Amino acid sequence: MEKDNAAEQQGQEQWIQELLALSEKEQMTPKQISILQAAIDTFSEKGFSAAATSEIAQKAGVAEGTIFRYYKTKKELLLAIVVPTMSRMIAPFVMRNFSGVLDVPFESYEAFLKAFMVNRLDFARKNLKIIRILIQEIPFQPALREQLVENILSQVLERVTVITEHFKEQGQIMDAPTPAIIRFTISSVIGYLLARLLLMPDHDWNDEEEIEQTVSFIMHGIGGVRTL
Amino acid sequence: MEKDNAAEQQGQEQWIQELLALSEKEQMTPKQISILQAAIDTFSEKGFSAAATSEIAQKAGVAEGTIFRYYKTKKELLLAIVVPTMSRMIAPFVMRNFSGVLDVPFESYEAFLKAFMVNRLDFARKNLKIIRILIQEIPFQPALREQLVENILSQVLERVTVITEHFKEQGQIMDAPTPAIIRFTISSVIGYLLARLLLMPDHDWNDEEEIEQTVSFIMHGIGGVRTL
Amino acid sequence: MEKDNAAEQQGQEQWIQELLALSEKEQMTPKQISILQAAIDTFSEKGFSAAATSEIAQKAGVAEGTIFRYYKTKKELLLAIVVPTMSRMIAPFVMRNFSGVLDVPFESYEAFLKAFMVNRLDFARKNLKIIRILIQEIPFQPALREQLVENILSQVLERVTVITEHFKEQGQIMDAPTPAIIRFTISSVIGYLLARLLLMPDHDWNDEEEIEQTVSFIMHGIGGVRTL
Amino acid sequence: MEKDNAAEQQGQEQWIQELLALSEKEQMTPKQISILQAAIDTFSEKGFSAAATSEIAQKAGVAEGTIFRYYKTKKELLLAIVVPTMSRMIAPFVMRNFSGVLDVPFESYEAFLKAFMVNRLDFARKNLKIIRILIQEIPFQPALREQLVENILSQVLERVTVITEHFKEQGQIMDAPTPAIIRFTISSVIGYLLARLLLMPDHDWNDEEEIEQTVSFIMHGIGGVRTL
DNA sequence: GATGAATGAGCGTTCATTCAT
DNA sequence: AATGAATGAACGCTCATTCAT
Repeated sequence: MEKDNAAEQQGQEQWIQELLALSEKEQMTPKQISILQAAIDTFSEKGFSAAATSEIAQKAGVAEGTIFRYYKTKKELLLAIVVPTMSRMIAPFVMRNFSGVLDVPFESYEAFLKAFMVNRLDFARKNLKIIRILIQEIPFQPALREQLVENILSQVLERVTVITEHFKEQGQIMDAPTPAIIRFTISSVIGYLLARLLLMPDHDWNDEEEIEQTVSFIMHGIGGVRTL
Repeated sequence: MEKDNAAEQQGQEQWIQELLALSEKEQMTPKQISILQAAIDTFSEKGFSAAATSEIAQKAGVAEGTIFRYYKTKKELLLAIVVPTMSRMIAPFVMRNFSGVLDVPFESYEAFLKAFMVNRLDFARKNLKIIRILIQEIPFQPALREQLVENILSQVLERVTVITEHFKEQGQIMDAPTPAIIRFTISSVIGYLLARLLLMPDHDWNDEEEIEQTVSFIMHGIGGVRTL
Repeated sequence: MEKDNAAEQQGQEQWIQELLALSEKEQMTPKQISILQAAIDTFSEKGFSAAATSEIAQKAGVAEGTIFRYYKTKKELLLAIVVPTMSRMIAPFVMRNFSGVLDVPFESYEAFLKAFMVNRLDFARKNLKIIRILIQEIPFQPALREQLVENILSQVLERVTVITEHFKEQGQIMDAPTPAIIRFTISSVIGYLLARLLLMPDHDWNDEEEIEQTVSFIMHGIGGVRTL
Repeated sequence: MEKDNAAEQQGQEQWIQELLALSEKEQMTPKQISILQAAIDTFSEKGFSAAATSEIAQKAGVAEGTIFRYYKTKKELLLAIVVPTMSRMIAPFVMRNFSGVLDVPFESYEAFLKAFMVNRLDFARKNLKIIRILIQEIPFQPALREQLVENILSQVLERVTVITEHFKEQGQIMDAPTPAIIRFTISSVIGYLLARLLLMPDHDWNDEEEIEQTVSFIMHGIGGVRTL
């Protein structure tokens, strides 16, 4: 038990820990940071198209021209906000496991799922506005779509496939088509995150319980108790 | 068997059948219809903010001013497109069962789920562009949010709660909190629809199989086979 | 005498008469005409780059947006002013002489030169501002340069070469290289026009006399009287 | 012969020698020189209005602010380039003949003209870009116009009048109005320079021959050989 | 002296909306 | 009813100039 927890904890550390990207932020001037912050606020409130650079400048407390010193165009400002976050969204999937041996540091799929949900909920909570912008703009920004499809999704899929098949071999996951399993799992996870953070953010959530419930649903469904 | 199918069919008919809204369309002039069609195309391609009324007019083959004869503002045009579709999205939930007795016309939750998914997939396919617009604009249009929360979600929730609890009582659904069950179910359903129609529309889908698979996951999860 | 004058007159009519381009102007709305007029004034006063579309709009008495209904960009407005004038500048050279026989309707090179100078002085006087704009912008507008070199200069050169060699054969012009003769002639003609209209427009000119003097210089130079 | 050449040479030395303006250049820092050079390039490429000081700074390899240490405004930078060149353009006319006696060091007008053209061709070749800028900006810079009219043209005219009348008295130039003679001569000279350097710089020119031809045209015109 | 970040007025251009026809 | 010319506010963006370092 102790050991398991420790292993899980460690796995979580290695695996799920986010890129802190502190180096980046440190290179930024205070002005640049406030521009980004103002842009995040404005884009997420009004949408990219309807957000005026003049409003961003005003919120950031800089002259309008200053924005364009840092970002050549409004679109470049959008990408500067959204692309790094896209990378950080999938950070847990790209972290290399340097310790070798086993690439999947969790004993059970349930433990993995739970840790993943907890971690991504935390991440999403902290990056809510940017995620909102991302969701809004992906359909209209080919650059983003490309980035998403080519760099993000492919990596995630590859990784998740490995994990899923690992647990399938162990018999923890049933023998159904991996893509369907993945889609179903991700739907459930994202469904929870969206309901939790975007649809009903003001509801009184008990995250621990809900996550456990969701993981349980994913594993065993909502069907009536099976009698032996 | 025959009987079952017939019942299901009938249930579907009664329950799931869409509002045809013919009355509305009949009152429209051809010009108005082509304006709406052009607006749907343009809004879904570029987003509401970035769509120019002049482009809509051009696509519709009318003068720029004509649009504003029918819809006082661009926003009104948006609502004219999106609000009726919102109603039709939940049509299956608001149809009253006039035949009395039983409000839930399906014998099993699985059958209900499957029928529901088939039906909504069809609906979503036919209204893809409008749904895209809807998803995009809900965050920015308070009028839409209100409509959604007050008229749509509440009705759906109420209805789905009744259904869910009906099957819970029957023992077809386990005794977990109804909201969690609903959220999980809807996540899985919508997750499939989104993947199917928006994320990977070009993938070669076998809808019947996938839907059955998804329903099975919802009911029994993805866990390994439990040995007795 | 009578005959000569008549011939000259006729030649002038056929040859030198300008394109009136009335049809074009008639198709223009009063607003478009005032935009063009205001643009001509502003471009010639401040130069193309330094001219603000807002000033043009104000001078024309229209809203700024109106300019862009007629001309998609500021540069298009420039070309709309300058390209037709370029064509009209060389109109005398492209008019075909359908009467056949002789392609050069003047008996003497001196008469031709004089008629040409009178005619082009009149044209330049009437189109002074546009010519100013043209001279200013040719170095910076590749579109103009191309038009000039490919459509204008080549036609003019070809024609002038024919004329020059015609009079050379007649012994009216000495046997020097045609390009040098042409360059020298054109320099003298344009030199007069520039001095007359741009450099010293306020000087009290006797055009008839000056033109005759200039033609005489071109033909016989400024050298002292040769004693036999 | 010897004497003649010597005299001519000396005359040329005295008369035509340019202001070297070394004193000015020596006072300049390397930075200032590179700013001027970059400004000349940029102004002549894009025109004064369309040239950005930031581009000049970049080409010069200095910070944007540095330009404004040396020249308070962009216009001042323009004048710093163009005004000294204006002076040097007319240097041949303002050199005082300190030796007294004869103010015109050439025996023949033709020799004078030829020497003048050779010399100014050389000057124009070396200062082509600046001359381009000068021609472009004179219409829009009242300061330049004034300078040109009051300091330059008047001096040149005065001097050229003296020279012309000197040769008129000698019978080398015919008895026509001096202004007309001057205008005609200058037109022909400048016409050659423009054709040579701006209109057809890539043509294969034999300068010596062309200049002699031009001088001959100026003196004797292009008329057919007069038989006695 | 030299820098370059910061400014903000002004630019060319777009577009939802109006209204005379 | 339908048009489309006209509007003008607002947009994204540029750039000459300033000034703290």
